[in-house]
Amino acid sequence: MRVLVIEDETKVGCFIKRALEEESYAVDLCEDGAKGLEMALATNYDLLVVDLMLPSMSGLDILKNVRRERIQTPILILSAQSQIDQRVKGLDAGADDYLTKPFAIDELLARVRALLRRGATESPGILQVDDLILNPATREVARGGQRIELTLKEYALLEYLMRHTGRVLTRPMISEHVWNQDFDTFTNVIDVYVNYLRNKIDRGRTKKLIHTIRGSGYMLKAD
Amino acid sequence: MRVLVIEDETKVGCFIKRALEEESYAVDLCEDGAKGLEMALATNYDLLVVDLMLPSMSGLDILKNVRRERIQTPILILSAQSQIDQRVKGLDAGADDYLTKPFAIDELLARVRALLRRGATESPGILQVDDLILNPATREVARGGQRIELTLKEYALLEYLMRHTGRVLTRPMISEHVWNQDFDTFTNVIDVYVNYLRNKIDRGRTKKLIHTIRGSGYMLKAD
DNA sequence: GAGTGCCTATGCGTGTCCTCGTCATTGAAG
DNA sequence: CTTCAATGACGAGGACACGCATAGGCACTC
Repeated sequence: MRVLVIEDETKVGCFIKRALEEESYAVDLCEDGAKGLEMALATNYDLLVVDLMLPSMSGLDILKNVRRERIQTPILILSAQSQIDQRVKGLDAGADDYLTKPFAIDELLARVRALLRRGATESPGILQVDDLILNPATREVARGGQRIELTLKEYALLEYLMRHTGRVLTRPMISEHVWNQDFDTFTNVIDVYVNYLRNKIDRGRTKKLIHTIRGSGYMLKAD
Repeated sequence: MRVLVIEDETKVGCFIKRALEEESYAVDLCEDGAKGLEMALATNYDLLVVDLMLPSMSGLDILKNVRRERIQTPILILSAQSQIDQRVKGLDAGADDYLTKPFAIDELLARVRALLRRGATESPGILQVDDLILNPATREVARGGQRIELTLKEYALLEYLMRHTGRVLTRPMISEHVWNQDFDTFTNVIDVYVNYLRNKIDRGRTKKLIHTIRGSGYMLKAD
């Protein structure tokens, strides 16, 4: 799950970024409105978090531009108490939810989860492939009833694989949704993390779920 | 499916090339405008991906030149956010689609697929010859309901054969669409790969689909 | 300063791609 | 019909890239 945060107050922005990363999201942070819009259009984000008051371009304008390009990505607006009228405009212009500053970080996280859940294809809340179960709400993973501990990155990768079961996922596709813009194309990090996952999920089991499609990428599948 | 990518930023170019190759396209990469135009005119590509900002010759000029030669190859333009006016000019000059840099690789692949599909004869999405079925979306192949595993090259060759069922395909035609510019004319690689395909598709079946047209080339056909 | 998570780097095995050589088939000429 | 050359089929094997495994470095935390 890749998230873009457009927020000019450095401290607030970093705080949000950090919190989201701890929830295993891949996060990009942008402090400028115009540049933020560019990034939003450039990358296939799963969610946008946008402050209303921004330099060079307002959050409202970003919103309008994004929607004009027919991008359906859920958008969460951050507004100051004094901008209630703008907030209404924001919802009219296609925002999915708003949050008044200052806010509790837990609340932001809860709303982010809600928006991402809603965005998923009539999401069942819980992802399952064969006897492998992933619960996005609690970020708990288990196979055959046995709990599996994953690091943040491992979890993010597995969630992405499970949300696209049965489809071949190329490395560029994976890097785009599991890593942020700092990703270096010319390394084998993805392979390494797939290997980590294999050790925790497939190692020692007869039925392998993670498959390599040589020359293409990887696929999660029951058979 | 043979694709020419004209893009001067080495990193971006390599990234695109890799992604396309993992989707089984034969890809040539060119970092110079004038040379790119030359290549576009010299080879019968199935698709061109052209950056607007290029050394020695702009993407727009390449576009115009290609269209002036009455070449109908679909063209996908890559433009920076700041070149929106140029993009409009590009579409006017005969581009089929555009993408703003930096872009999501998923989106590029999706648009490439769309353009190539559009080019095909009102393609149904799934290719079928007798009981042989090929699904370009998942790159799955089956004959008589039985799944067949193919390597990237084998798949690329079969897809080309199936997209031109009933037509005699000469070796030059095949090499031009299935291999890239590194292809060595003086070998029998094509024969070898046709043989690989025969083993996986026709071997052991009464009804052969791959036919040799002596002195000309090969043909895929039900009878 | 031990522990953890993320990433880089490297050596190794294996599958893919391709080359080469030989054998089979075809079609034409005698 | 036989002979012969041209063409294609096909098996063997080698180079190389790809992906796997593992070790180690760096940053950050407690």
